[in-house]
Amino acid sequence: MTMNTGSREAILAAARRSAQTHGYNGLNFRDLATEVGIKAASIYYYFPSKADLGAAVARRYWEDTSAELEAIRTDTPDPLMCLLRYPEIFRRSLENGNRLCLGSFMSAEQHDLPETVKHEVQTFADINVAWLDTVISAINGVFPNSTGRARAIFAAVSGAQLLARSRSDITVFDEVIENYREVGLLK
Amino acid sequence: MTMNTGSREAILAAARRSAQTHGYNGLNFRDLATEVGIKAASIYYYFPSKADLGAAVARRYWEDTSAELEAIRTDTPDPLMCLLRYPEIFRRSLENGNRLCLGSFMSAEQHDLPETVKHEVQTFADINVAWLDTVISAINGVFPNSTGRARAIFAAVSGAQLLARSRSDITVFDEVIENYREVGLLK
DNA sequence: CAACGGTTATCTATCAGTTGGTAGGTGGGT
DNA sequence: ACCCACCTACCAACTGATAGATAACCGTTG
Repeated sequence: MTMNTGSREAILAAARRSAQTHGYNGLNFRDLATEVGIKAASIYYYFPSKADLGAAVARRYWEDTSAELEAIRTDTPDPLMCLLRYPEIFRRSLENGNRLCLGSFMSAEQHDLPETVKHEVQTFADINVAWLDTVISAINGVFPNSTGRARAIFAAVSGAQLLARSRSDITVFDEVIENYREVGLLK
Repeated sequence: MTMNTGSREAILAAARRSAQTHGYNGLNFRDLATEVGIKAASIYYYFPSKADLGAAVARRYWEDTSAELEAIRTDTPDPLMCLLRYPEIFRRSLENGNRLCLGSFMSAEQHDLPETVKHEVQTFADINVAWLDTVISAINGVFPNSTGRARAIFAAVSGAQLLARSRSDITVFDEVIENYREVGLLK
């Protein structure tokens, strides 16, 4: 009942990469297995169904993101600097094979997502908004409807990534983020 | 060689609705045919392949959007009011069955899109950015890198729609857009 | 020490359902 | 008689999923 964590982790990592490129719908067991270097049926030893794999990938995704966000807060005492570093997380996906945020891709697919997967995707958005809410409240002091502002920042940065990816041009991302900053959205 | 425009238009309309809900990947001939009230094979009478159908849908989509944008400019002389009305277009998709902008969905799927479809998706983004560029230049006078600002607005509004759709809550869209306005992104 | 038995991790083989796509027929309007 | 619009019937490829074999490992036992 221990399970080889090496294989399990390798499957999770490859599935994440694939889902960030092709979505949940485009994720398939044969290509995934080939990528990992095993056979398709072996995946079922670790994940009883595609829905379970998808949910595990999405859960791990927001857990990793949450850790990255905490790391920013730890490394960067100034909350304004934290906020300005927020787009880094989305930029990294573009750097790493022009990939989309898993949360964005699965949000688009939400109508065809198993309930368990949808729930993890929701949580991804929630932890982003909560972090942003905390940070902008630290910058400006607690103010009315800071959550609305946090959602606006999250939506805007997600959109920037989507546009930059469609152009396969990371400078578009930087340019859009810079415009957000100039306009005062990131403060 | 005339072709029944009724059927062709019905296929295009149903395919658009399906693609805005399930994406290009989730679009399939059998469900599409059922929706239209014909048989799957009949679609091939109008569109020789899925790629051709997808390209036709995407093309029609940006043509329709372009017409809507022109209508705003015609109905609304004040360019600032035009800009404030821009989100209406994205809001409409949410009102209409919580659907996503076809450009956004296909942008996400871009890695699995036939070249012809990708090209039309690109054009959709281009006409949006061009319209926004014209409008904000009319508001503020021609200014440096207005295209960058136009891209920022397009990205932000797209992101707002994606987030609101994932929540199935149109008030999230309105709230985010209002934040963009307050912050001065929509000016 | 060597043989044994069970657990772990993986495989081969196969299935049923779905998909895009094709061949060729049919019926109604002109 | 023709041809437009649509049909039935089918195929090959791909999908998620299952059943059952197998090989490596590992502590226990004769």
